[in-house]
Amino acid sequence: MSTRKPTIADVASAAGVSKGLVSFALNDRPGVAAGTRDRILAVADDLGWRPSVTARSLSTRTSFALGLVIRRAAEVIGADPFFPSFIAGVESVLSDEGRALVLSVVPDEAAELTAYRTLAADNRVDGVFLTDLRHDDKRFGLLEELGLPAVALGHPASTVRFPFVELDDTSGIRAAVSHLVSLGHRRIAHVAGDQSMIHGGRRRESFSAAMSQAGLDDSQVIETDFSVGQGADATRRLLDADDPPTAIVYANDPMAIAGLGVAQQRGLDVPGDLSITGFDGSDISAFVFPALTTITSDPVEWGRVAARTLLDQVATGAASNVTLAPATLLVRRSTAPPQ
Amino acid sequence: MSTRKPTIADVASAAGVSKGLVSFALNDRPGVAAGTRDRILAVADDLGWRPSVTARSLSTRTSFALGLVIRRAAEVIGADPFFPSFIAGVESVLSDEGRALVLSVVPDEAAELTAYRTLAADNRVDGVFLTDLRHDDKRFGLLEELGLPAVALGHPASTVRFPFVELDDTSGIRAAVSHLVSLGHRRIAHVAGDQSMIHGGRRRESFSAAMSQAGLDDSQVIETDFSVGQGADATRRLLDADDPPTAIVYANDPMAIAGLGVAQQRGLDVPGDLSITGFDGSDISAFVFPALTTITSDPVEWGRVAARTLLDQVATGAASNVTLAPATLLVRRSTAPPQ
DNA sequence: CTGAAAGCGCTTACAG
DNA sequence: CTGAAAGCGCTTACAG
Repeated sequence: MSTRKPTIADVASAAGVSKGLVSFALNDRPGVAAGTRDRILAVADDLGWRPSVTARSLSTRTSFALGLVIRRAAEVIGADPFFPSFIAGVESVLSDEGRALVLSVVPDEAAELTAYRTLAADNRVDGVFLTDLRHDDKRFGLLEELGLPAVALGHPASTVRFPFVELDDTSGIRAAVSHLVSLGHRRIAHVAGDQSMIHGGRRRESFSAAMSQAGLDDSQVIETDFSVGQGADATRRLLDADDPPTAIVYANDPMAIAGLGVAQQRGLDVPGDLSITGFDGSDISAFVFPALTTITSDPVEWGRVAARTLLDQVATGAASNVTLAPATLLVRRSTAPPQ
Repeated sequence: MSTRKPTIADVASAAGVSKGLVSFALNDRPGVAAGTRDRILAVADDLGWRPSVTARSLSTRTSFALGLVIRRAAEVIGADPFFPSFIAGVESVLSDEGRALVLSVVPDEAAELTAYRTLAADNRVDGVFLTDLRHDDKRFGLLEELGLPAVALGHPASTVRFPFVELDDTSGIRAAVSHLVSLGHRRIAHVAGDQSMIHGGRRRESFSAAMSQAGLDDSQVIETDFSVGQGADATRRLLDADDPPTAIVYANDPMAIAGLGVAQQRGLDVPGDLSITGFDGSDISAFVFPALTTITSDPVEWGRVAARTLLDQVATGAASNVTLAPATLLVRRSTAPPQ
């Protein structure tokens, strides 16, 4: 029993066949008698042989890994509960498939584009996840140029040749607005996210649409970059206005929590003086006081589905788009009739 | 101008030398005349040649990648702001070195150990980061067995053959306790983290030591798993006691925020009726109301230093331990004299 | 159905 | 200082 790892040659000679045949058996290719295949596989198992992914990579130009490039300033990244959960979902399918996840965190667009180029040039990954879609998203063009498969998270702005996994967050915003309207609110504001991002823009549009539909003024909207700091600032500006809102719909939970802090600091009672809704259903949102009414999605499931879709895309060159269960309103304690 | 990527053979023939010499020039090995080396490198540059990392991996048994295995339940992972920031720091040095980061997220110890075995067996990484050190940590033994280099984050419980990058969080806890004592608090409780983890245990010990030193009772301690939910529960139990504390030192920010919520829900004024301190200095902690007095560390810097240390360890088989700047107390609004 | 051989793109003794 | 060749561990036409 030698100490070095067995190779395909060891398996071949132990099974009394050629290396080529072992390879065919391993990869389930036709042309191997069923009995022979079983014998080869049994021998491989006996020897504890695992085909070298490096060697397979070199001959097949496949890396057996998927990539995720996250573009986010280092200072902001910790506040966003989406990625860790999403990654946990991705991993749960990759580990079963013997695939690895290569992660890259970059501060700006230039570094982001470079990251994709490097991943492709070094053949580090067979495909990538595209998150935080933007309206004018240079990644689609680059990826086509590089010939790198991808799956988009969310509905791309223009028609692209990549499959996507989307989640309808529109109905959640709509539900939040009608919940507030039914409570009696009329002056409802929106602290919107980054408008260069698809989901930031769409949440804002959903807000406006729902407000107009209710016959209400939809002009109290402040744009932010989704960060806690800007969420707090926006809240201050809204509350400083001549005609401050009685309710604010935030584009994410961290900003809603920051808004809650600003309101409380001013001595406002939430929800008595101000109702607040978040977006994400993050863990912490259930534990602040008052517990946050929010719109919940399922990032873990999103990760799972995106991973399966990307794997399909890589393997077959095609995959169907998936629409996940819509984000739904979770009513807790931060919303109530205006006083 | 061919469309396929140039290989070492292309560079060799264009430069009029052998492939071997190109390789020597690339890797800065002795035995190449300076002029020759420059010429080769110039030609390589002209052709836009990037050596194939896959091919290099196969012949050198090096993957040019580092691994991070995070063991955390999918439901809990989003609440922890440490990892995203840490990873951002790691990336900032890896990208300069042409290294990639392979990430694995696993739910329990069995999956964790399997993850390391797979990473090693598949030669996916040249070394790994060890986070969340535990008192009886099976990873050290496994990694030695696998011959996989590693760097530990924090001070290992026993003497191990791996370098570590540690951060003194003891002095931060001590500072928090003396801050509270100097404000006049006597009944101070601690909502501790997971005691099977080194840092969870050490924060608790630091708390006890600081309390004893002040001549105070250090018995009001409740252990948790670091999760928001358990942080909230612990707070309820503490406040339900016959002799409830006037101040609580939490082992992390998310639990402190949850504790703040519980206190407020009971109509307690923070900091009037109850002072609260967190640990981490997360973004959101500055925006809750009242802004959280907390103990700040620098996870991004931790990531940078850990990456450099691991790279050294991989390259030379040795690296010195590093002690980072200690976590320091950041006094904000959640602490005040007891009423 | 099976085998022998070339090839993936590097690195590394070994000669000279 | 430089070159030719073998080798890393697989896959894949090509013959038979």
